[in-house]
Amino acid sequence: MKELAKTYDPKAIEDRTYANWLEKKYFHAEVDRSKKPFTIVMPPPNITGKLHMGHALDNTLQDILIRYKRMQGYNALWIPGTDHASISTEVKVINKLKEEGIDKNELGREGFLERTWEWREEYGRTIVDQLKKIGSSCDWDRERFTMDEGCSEAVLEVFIRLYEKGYIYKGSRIINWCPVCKTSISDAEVEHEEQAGHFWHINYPIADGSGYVEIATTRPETLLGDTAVAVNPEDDRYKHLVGKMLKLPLTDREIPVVADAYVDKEFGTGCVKITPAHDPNDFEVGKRHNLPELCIMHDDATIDLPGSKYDGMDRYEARKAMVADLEALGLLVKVEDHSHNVGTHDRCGCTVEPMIKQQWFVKMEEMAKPAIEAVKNGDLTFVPERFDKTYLHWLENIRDWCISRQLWWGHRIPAYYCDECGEIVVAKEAPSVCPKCGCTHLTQDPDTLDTWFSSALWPFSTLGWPEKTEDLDYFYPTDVLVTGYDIIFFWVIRMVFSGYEQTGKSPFHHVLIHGLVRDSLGRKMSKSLGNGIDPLEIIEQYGADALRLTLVTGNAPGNDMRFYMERVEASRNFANKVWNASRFIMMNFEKAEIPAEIDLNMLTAADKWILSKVNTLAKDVTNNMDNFDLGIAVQKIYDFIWEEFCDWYIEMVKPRLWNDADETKAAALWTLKNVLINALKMLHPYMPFISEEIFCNLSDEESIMISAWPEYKEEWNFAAEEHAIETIKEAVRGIRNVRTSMNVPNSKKATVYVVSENAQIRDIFENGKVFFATLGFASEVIVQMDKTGIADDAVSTLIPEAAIYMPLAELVDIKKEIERLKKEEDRLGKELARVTGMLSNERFVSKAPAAKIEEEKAKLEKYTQMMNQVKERLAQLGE
RNA sequence: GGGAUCUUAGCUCAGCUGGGAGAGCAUCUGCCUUACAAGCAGAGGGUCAUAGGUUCGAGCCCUAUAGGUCCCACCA
Repeated sequence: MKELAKTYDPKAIEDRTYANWLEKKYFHAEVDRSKKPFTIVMPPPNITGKLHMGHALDNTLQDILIRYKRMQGYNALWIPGTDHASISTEVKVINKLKEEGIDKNELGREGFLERTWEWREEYGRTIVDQLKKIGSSCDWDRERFTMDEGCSEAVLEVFIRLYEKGYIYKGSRIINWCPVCKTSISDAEVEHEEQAGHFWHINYPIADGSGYVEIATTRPETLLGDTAVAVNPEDDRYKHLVGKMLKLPLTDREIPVVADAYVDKEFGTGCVKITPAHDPNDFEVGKRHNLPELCIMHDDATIDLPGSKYDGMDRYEARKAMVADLEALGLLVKVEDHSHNVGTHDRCGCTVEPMIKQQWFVKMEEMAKPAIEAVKNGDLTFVPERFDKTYLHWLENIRDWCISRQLWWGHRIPAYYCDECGEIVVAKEAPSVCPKCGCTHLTQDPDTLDTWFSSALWPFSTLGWPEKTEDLDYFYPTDVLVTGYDIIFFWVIRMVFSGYEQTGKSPFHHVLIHGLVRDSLGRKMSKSLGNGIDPLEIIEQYGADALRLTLVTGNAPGNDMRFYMERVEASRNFANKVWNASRFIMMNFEKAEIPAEIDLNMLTAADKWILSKVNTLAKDVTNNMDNFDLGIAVQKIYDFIWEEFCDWYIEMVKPRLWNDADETKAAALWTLKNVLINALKMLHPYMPFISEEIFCNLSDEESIMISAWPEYKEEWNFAAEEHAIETIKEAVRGIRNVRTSMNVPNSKKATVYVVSENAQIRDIFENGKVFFATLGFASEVIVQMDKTGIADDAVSTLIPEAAIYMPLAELVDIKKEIERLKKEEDRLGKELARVTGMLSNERFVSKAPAAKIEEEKAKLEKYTQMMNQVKERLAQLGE
């Protein structure tokens, strides 16, 4: 055993400790049928990123769970990995190339991919190294990447299975198009934001010259793609127009007026221009009325209308020009201010353009069913429960998933087209001949898959699926998925339906949802605001344990939290407290022999009290952790260590440690050691480094992380001693209060008399005399049955069934004591009124549970007794 | 438009299935007491947003209202 430094220095131990854990292979798990598995898959961070507070929180929570279960004896496996993050990475690489003056297309597909793999090698490690800094105990031997061989195989397998089942199809449908990234994106990737815009009212002349139809639009530039104007069939104002032709302004086309219930009579003018190729609703209307679909935009959202003056203009430029032209023609009726929802691409923020394109889709209706059922029948639970609703609502209204992306970085779609006959072949490997016409020229689809297609398979692809591996059989399904609520649609849902479809099981039993880590003002941390706090800087300054503790303290599942330095400091202070308590204990160990085993009968009441407390703590903490109430659990550990153990027990025990003649010294040392070890074990999942460092200095076992989790033991339950010590604590608090209120310095000791007619109480104080004297600043403690020999002007403090007197002659302030007593009388009076009120309420007595009634009766007795004491004392003082 | 969620001490937040309001920070008063001033001992501070209801009993359950946040949604 060696001496510890005076203040806790995380830097001196963290890296060394982590390296040791790695070396000992503690994080590694292998199939072992003699143990129960507990599995978590890490939400794979993007290879583009560096660790932010969200990752720190997410991984801290996972690490807490995995360390807890590992200590409980489970075969705990936490699989780490990274995500190729198709679009994010591609954008980053394109930008990097741009800096070098290279264009993606010049490089060509192969060249670009080569560069991207290089990029991945270079930057993909960063985040992994950072995850290690926070102490993540994941099995790095099993680290995976969504584009590694196994995951890619899983992707191919799933694509082909779904295709053959008819769940994947290729179709020409309206999709969300990003004109900047020049790719399709899924509905989930579109963010709707309220924008201030305008409502342009435009007259469309009726072809027969009988007048005009006034339409209102927020996007006048799409007029060029109009193929009809729709009115509500019930709208009497326009019934006569249905079937008539209109002259489409700025063009030489004529378009019909159609009747469709989609149109809201009350909104706008009641006439809607229909642009099937550039609006999802209009697309549907167009289908119903067999309208032509006229695409008027290029992929970069410039106007595609050869021969027109607007051809080649950007969509907004064209809007301006067209509005001006309409005004010149006298067709612009009015312009109103109008705020409306605009769809933007979540990656680049660009306004999404709905377009009709050939894309690959996943049919969702059937696959959604078991995923819905899973939550409804409880096979899958969300913590907190309210996210059930978010999940179900999305699934119950699910639409087909557009999975093809016009990107290069990602899993390329395994579809091959015959150059001769156009036959589509979906296969893992390129076919050499066309099965239909026999020609040998086949070209693979250039598109790649949505990045979430591969992460949807993550819980089983990382365990070897589609192979029937031992790992898969043993570790799958996983137990808990830990993630933020912002990713439920993208990822959680897709993993669940993929899990059911491919493996017949939910990929996990529980989803633990956490919120966002916000800045001190409650704002989202973002690059543009520059308000992000780098977890690594916090670790550098305060240590990983302090960071972890900060992230889980005072936070309930699913709720956002604010991160600020005062909270980190509080965590750091706690680490230091733990450190110093341990330091104190070990200093005493050096001077004495600690028995390895002890007969519990050798323990004093104080020892039994703290043992009983730590025992109860183990039960409570285990319960809380099993319910994923990690914040509540750690709060209890914190309070126990700081208040009960440090502020009370260690103080109680000091006189025994300082007195070599004390026969109970060995019992004190044994208790200190065992209680501390138990507390450290419970603390370990939260603060792995400091707990390990102290444990290794204290115990013969090689590591706390593979030691056994504390379990509740009946033989450590000491109700009588708990009561005894609580009684003494109350007396001590009373004494301290009296002394503080009279400004008695600590150095001024007094004889303390404990007066009680109750023999049990007298025993309690008689037995606890030694430490009671120290904590109560007593020069001597005298326990007796009555007031004999105690000066009438001694100050007093009252506890149930006992009075404590201190003759502090020259310092006595009778007025203050009377004041205190009156205050107490007042308080007791209120309590008595409440209790009597309850007990005299017949309905309470007849309806409340018996235990509750007994409880109240006991209180009544206690308060009555105390009240009598107070009154008696007041009488003594002449009041 | 639909849904979720929040409103608790000066600030930031806990409060598990309803049974006498808690923590951290901040404030005030004493203390360098041989583990720790990143500390110790005390103190002050809350009609738990408002109004009803259910209940013997409500911070907790129900309804409505006000304000905040978020998600979903095809009103051009």
